[in-house]
Amino acid sequence: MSTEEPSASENQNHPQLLNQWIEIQESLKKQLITDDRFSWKLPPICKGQTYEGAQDDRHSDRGKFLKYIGGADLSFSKNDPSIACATLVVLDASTLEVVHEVSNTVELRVPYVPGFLAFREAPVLLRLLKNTALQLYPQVLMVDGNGLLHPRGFGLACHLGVLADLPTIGIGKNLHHVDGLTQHGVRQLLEANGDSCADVFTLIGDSGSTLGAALRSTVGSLKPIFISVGHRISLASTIEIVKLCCRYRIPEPIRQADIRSRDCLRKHGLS
DNA sequence: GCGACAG
DNA sequence: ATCTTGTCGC
Repeated sequence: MSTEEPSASENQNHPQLLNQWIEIQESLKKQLITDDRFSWKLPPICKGQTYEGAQDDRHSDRGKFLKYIGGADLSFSKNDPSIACATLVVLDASTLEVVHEVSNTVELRVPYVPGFLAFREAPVLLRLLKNTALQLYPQVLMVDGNGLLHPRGFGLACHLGVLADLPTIGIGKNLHHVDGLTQHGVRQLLEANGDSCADVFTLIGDSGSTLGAALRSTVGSLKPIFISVGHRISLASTIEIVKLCCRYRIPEPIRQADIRSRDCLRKHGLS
């Protein structure tokens, strides 16, 4: 992470660098935790009801219930793919209202390479976390990218979670084909169970390992989102939290970060 | 060789 | 990620 930043053209012809990146991923992966490792509790099963708890916590350790859910996303200039605005939002878990926002315009010198998104996006997101007051610091962070659902089981959500030592959840709008999983395969799996099917399906790769879940986040949406464990959280908790946040197909923390990072680009005359 | 490839 | 208009519907 502290090494020189290559240009896109350098990178494409330097498999050497990809090997270094792979080594970093495999090294960081040793610190990965894939079960619940946090002090707060998920809100009671809510079927349109509100819940008590996690009231004013300014003078406590907010140890009771989950209250602050973070979301992170980047939007890019249409002209210059290296110019972006990164946004971190924090939502109140019970109201889904944004209680905190930080945005930064940045120039990214690392290109997007499938399977290595973290090397492009993680540094700026870490900076945003660092600029967030502890009183509003997210207890769990949703990231626009995958976690375990990744060629080496260490996507952006894992990468960010380990570096920030924070529970993270990976949210993919499209499936990254991994371990035999294909969009068509998932579509057929969803269709196979017809209308009365569950809205969430565990994704198990050819190797037999559980990589994440496909979730129809809204009743009307045929297209699922793909969620996976990032760090310090189980898949069951991941699914529960994502469901709490789904007013629309895209979970509210990610959606708000997306909207606001776009606004940030406009404000700065980019876009 | 060909297709696939998170954001 | 971004390029793009209208359009159908609540």
